[in-house]
Amino acid sequence: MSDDVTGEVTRAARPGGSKRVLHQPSIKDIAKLARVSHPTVSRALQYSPLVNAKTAEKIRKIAEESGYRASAVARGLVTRQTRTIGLVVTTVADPFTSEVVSGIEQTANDHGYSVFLADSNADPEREKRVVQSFAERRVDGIIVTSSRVGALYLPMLSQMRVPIILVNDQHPGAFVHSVMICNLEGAQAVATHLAGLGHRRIAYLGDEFGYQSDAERFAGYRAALDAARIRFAPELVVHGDGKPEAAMRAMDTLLALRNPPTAVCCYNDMSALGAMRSIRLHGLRVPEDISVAGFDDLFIAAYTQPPLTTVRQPMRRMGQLAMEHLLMLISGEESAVKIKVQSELIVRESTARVKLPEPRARQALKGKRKQ
Amino acid sequence: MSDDVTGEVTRAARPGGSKRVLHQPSIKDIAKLARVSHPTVSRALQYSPLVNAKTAEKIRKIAEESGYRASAVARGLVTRQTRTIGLVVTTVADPFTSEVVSGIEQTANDHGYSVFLADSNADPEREKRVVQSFAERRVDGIIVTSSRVGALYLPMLSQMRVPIILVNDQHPGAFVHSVMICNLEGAQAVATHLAGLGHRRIAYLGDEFGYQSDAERFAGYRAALDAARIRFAPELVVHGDGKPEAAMRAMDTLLALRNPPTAVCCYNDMSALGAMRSIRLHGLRVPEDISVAGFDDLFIAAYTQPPLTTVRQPMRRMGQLAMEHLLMLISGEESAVKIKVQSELIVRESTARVKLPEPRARQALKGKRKQ
DNA sequence: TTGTAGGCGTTATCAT
DNA sequence: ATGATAACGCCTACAA
Repeated sequence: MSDDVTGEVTRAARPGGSKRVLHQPSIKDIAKLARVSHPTVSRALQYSPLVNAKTAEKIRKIAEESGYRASAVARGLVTRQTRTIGLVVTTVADPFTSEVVSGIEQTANDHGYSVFLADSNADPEREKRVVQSFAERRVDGIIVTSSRVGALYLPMLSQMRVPIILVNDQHPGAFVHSVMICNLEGAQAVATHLAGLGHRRIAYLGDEFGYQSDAERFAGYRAALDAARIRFAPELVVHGDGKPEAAMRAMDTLLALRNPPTAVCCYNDMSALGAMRSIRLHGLRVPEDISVAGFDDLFIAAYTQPPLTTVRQPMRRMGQLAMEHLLMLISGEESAVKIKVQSELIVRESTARVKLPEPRARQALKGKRKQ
Repeated sequence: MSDDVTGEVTRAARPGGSKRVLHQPSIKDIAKLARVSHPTVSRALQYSPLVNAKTAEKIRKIAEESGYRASAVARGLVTRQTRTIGLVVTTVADPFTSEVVSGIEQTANDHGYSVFLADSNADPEREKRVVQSFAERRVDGIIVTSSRVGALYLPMLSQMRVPIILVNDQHPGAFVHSVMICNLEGAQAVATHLAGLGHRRIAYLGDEFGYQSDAERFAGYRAALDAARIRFAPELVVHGDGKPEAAMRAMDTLLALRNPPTAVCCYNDMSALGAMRSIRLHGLRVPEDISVAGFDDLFIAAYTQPPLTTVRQPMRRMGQLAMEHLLMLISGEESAVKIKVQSELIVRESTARVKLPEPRARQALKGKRKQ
């Protein structure tokens, strides 16, 4: 035990007092106690109408009293259905992911399913291993959230004989079932909001390059710019990695520009956190000097200073949808392949009307104004 | 499908092209292909020395090629070990919990264990249900994090024949194995830090009343006050519920005091978030007017404005410890019951030297000063 | 309405 | 070094 840890010397008394671990009663034990055959017990416990009401009652009472719990593993062996699903995430320790996971778990539970959680840690090797372990565990279905290595092991996934759903997939393949947010529309909404506030120099602080959702959000940003007749300025596009640290550096770059932006659309709320920090460290204020917008509407977005304007993703609901959809596929129903859910612009206080340009700058602009 | 959701009409092509779901090869299929008996296949796949190196090699190749994956459910049935553990959390969608979960999952995975995640949503009924489902699934062990309903179903837990570990338990029973943070020392450290900054009116913004960790942190706060010879003022103790909303209201109460505090020790970072928001809404500044400290050192603590002074809990490490400990119990080793892990004070910018009292107030104080 | 027999896919225990 | 056989605990025929 290392030195950051202390173990008390106290020993645990075995609950129940006995050292011997008695093993769980089996269906046969119950049958013996109830003086019936074990199939009868099985039927009684499943409320089959084929069993006499009184004996059924008696059996259930005995089962209850002896703390009998039918073994899901034995049942799974014979029914070839485990009523479990495998859930692969890049990391649970991420506010977005954990909301989705929560929605999935809740729904699964409501339908009698248990979920195996596997954290791939964005490591392809690990991701492969966990998917294999899911295969061995004979899960009835698999959900993968915001996988970045999807392309790598998608063939492997499809080799498995179970339905698979991707949530916010980053490498959409044609045949894959998925639940996604309307990235384009969401990003377009924020950018339009910013343009409506009079901003003309609007930056896009993206995710690592090459991912689907980043591409779509960027497209939304471009679309909004076009609609507002704002000329696209390539130097206003920078990339982070979806986390605050990298976003800070990206924002630093923007602020070092000769003509820095007056507003920034961030790939997500985490990036916005980093952007705001960078801005403050440069002695500027949000939103007075620069407006900042995020994406996701994480729980904390309402508690940043200033509270963050962002695009809400119904994360928990997306998890729920993914699970419900998976349940359908498991029960053999065909259904839509791509489920898209609506996003919603949430305006808080991190975005504001653009400051009037400095007198000199205004002069300079005058000549160029088109309308 | 409700109207926030769109389903594309595109249909998924079955991966592999075939509609029929072929079922997975069993060990007997492999045996047939390799012209050996199935036990031999079993041995070969487990690298048993009892099997001829060449045949073993051949068997493994065949298994590999046919995509054979041994069924963990069948194995579990005969070995009476599922190599799964059950993990109960009140909600995964909480930055503290999800870090712990991540640590647990990682460690479990490294040891060939899979984890069933169950979100009780702080609902005792639900919590009961998931624990029962764990029993049916024949998990080898159970970990429960920061349960608030522990007392309710602890008897039920101990009825199960598997080892159980509690992480940051709120109702410590004598016999329970647990991993906990040094709450008292941590809280004492922040409060001492605040006193060292010259604060005399230090408030404690706690969790809901009646929980173990809250009580311990409060005790730490008291101890620090005593050590600094600050008289305890009951009106400076308020309660939230560990979340920002309630903390805001609690902070409102403190600010309404005739003589409000100059510093606040919050039960956790989430509460600190709410406290800071309340303070800003009152037109005051952190830390110039009031110092605020949290507890946990969530990821976001470094990105609040100002960055939050707090007490770090090694959350992921705690998860790891819990899992390692559980593994020991599973393998029959006796070991320490209570594992305590050290916390660490992280000083950032939300705490500062106390403002000098107003001249008049200073006057008034003068007479009372003891030393 | 109930009981008997068989099998799900493994591992374990014997023989050989 | 390998194979036959019997569990593990349940469910599903089918028979009674």
